[in-house]
Amino acid sequence: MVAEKRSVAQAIAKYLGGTYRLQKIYGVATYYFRYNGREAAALGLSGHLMDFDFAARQNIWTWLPPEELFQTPPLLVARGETLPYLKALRSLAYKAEEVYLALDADVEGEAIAYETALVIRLVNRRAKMYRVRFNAVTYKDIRAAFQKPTRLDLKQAEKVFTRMQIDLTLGAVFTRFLTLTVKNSLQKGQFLSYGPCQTPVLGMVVARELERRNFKPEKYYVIKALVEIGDNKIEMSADIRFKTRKEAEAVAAAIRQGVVKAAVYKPHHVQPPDPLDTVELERRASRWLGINSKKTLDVAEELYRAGYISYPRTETTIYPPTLDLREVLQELAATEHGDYAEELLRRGFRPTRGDSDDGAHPPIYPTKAATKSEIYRTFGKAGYHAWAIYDFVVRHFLATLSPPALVEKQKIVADFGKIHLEAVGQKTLDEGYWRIYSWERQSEKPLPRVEVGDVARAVKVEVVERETEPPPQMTESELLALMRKHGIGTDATMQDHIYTNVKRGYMKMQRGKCIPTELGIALATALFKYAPELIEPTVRARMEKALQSIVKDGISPKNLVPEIKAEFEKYYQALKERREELRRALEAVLNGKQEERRGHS
DNA sequence: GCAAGGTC
Repeated sequence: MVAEKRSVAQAIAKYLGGTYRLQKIYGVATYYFRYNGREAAALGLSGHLMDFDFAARQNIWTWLPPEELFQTPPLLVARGETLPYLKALRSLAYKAEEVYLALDADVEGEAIAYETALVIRLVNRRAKMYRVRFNAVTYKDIRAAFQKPTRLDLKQAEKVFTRMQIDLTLGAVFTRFLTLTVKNSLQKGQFLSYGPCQTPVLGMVVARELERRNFKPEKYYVIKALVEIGDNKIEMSADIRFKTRKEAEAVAAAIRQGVVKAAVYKPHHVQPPDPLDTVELERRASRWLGINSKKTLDVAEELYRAGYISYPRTETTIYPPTLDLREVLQELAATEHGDYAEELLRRGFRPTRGDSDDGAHPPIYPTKAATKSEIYRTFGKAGYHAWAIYDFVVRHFLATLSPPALVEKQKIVADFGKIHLEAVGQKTLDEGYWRIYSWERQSEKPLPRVEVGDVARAVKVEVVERETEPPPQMTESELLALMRKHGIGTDATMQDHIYTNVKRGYMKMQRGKCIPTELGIALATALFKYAPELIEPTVRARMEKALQSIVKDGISPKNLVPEIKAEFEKYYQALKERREELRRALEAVLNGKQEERRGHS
């Protein structure tokens, strides 16, 4: 029984065998147990066993023109770091009668299952092979899956291998081309990379920065007034922007006495958040905890391995029916939020529900109670971040089971003849889930009670000069949302694509904001000019759709791969024709930078 | 030395 990760292998042993014996084979944890009267062994891999690479002679950048890589596809090869897993697999498979491929129930899992089958077939041609799929690592789901084994879905595996091949080919061709174009201006070991995910990410950040730089602020004028209604004085304003002060003042001069035309005090529910997926964890940690997405996922991984939270890479926002939420609440009774958890248990609760299920993992939720001091003890130097993320996961979980907040939305509109002035306010009636999830707490600015028909007297009227503002700098949270919208990367990799840009010197992260460097701006600008298809945010979605046709329409990769390559060869030629301009644009920045550095030293 | 996707 082969799982994608150790924790799942252990769960399989526990749920199918009850008791089990742990033994390391070539360092790989293997769980032995009895199942249906026979001896079984479950081991967990560490993701993919294989990868694509070009032949050695194609890996000498200066020797081979990059475009040659379009001609020969890279090969599927074993990964160096998976050697212990390969050995363990072979030694177990050698005498196996049946093999259960229990990898995650997603396309990557299908590909890894195929890789596993390849390895096993090298040493065992007779064993029966089954594919088992479960949507949650729970007793019920796992037992049901093993009672109804199915077969490998080769199309899904093919799709993944096609993506791996295309991404490497495109990445290598354009990375080498860019790097060789400015070879003399690069530092030792430096290179300029292109990737079908990283580059559109850079494109979105640079596009925003250029919008900001090209923004021409314009002055405009608004009217504000202090208005007396009954015994109350209320700040009101007109929802109109005037182009000139003169126009605004002409209207302002006419504001004297009016009448209340609308007075609305309407209760409104603010719903608690959906169950937590990876991207929302990253976005919220970036915004509210000041922890960037890469760090967040790193820390979440640690918390998961120590058993404190569930698997952190998930796109699911619906609690599976097999997850006992009551039990989780009982467990949380031993945390700092124990009173809150017990209150939910006593008063009853209904979980919120999002709209996606990745079919492989549940939403992120706490799996073990811990106090602050325990987390600090367990994680040592990383304690600060570990506690921040753990506490966030706990609070988010509790919030999803909590009642909504209740506010009163308030609005007063007064008619002054020529113009209407209005004021909006809000009063909190019931804090609901904000008690545990204060990041979403909305501030109160209550308005007094007035009634339609009340007389409104303007006590003070003023014209205020304002300026239109450029769009704000791109925040990491916003960028993640854009990536999700355009289908760039997966839950587990989005933060990687951001940080690849940082590593390459294309972009910096400062207090949750993405700030492109001059190099990033120069590269993106050139690509927008000479080969926009390489950098527009829609590239990845188009490619993903084409790849999906392998699964959906039975399109053969043999036809699809040459088609995609031909398309990108066109972009390559377009870029090559402008190589001199490209070189000049990039070198201007690269050389400028070096001089700057020299100047500093 | 290239990518993006798993995993620790």
